[in-house]
Amino acid sequence: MPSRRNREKSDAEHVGELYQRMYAVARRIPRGKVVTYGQLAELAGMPGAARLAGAAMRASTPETGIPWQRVVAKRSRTTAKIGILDPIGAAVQRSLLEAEGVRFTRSAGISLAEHGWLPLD
DNA sequence: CAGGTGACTCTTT
DNA sequence: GAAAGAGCCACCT
Repeated sequence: MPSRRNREKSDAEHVGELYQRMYAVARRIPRGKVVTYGQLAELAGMPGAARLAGAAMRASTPETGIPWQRVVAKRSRTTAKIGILDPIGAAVQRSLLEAEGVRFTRSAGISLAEHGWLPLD
């Protein structure tokens, strides 16, 4: 039997438990709201692991049903932006967000005051 | 075990 | 505000 040395990243059933915790939090983000990668990591109990949050969202697949588009990059104290580098993927994320009511500023920013999610909601 | 990587973020120029 | 540097953390080879 082949051992699972070659983990299929696309196999959402077998991603690490840490990623699963990220996903668990992400699933609670309401429509029209967003959280930053750092915030997601913190809420998942991994403060400082913002980059991992990014990796987790990237590793998510359509089958997992995770609202990955609601996780964005913090760019200042009051605004966030799409974190995806690939222009096409970034456009997709923006479309998904706009479809659920997220408003973008002239410079493609997202007001955290308006759309930032506080788990208290 | 070691070194490279990135959908991050904060501080300093 | 943009650009550059430096931490950051777990994953992948």
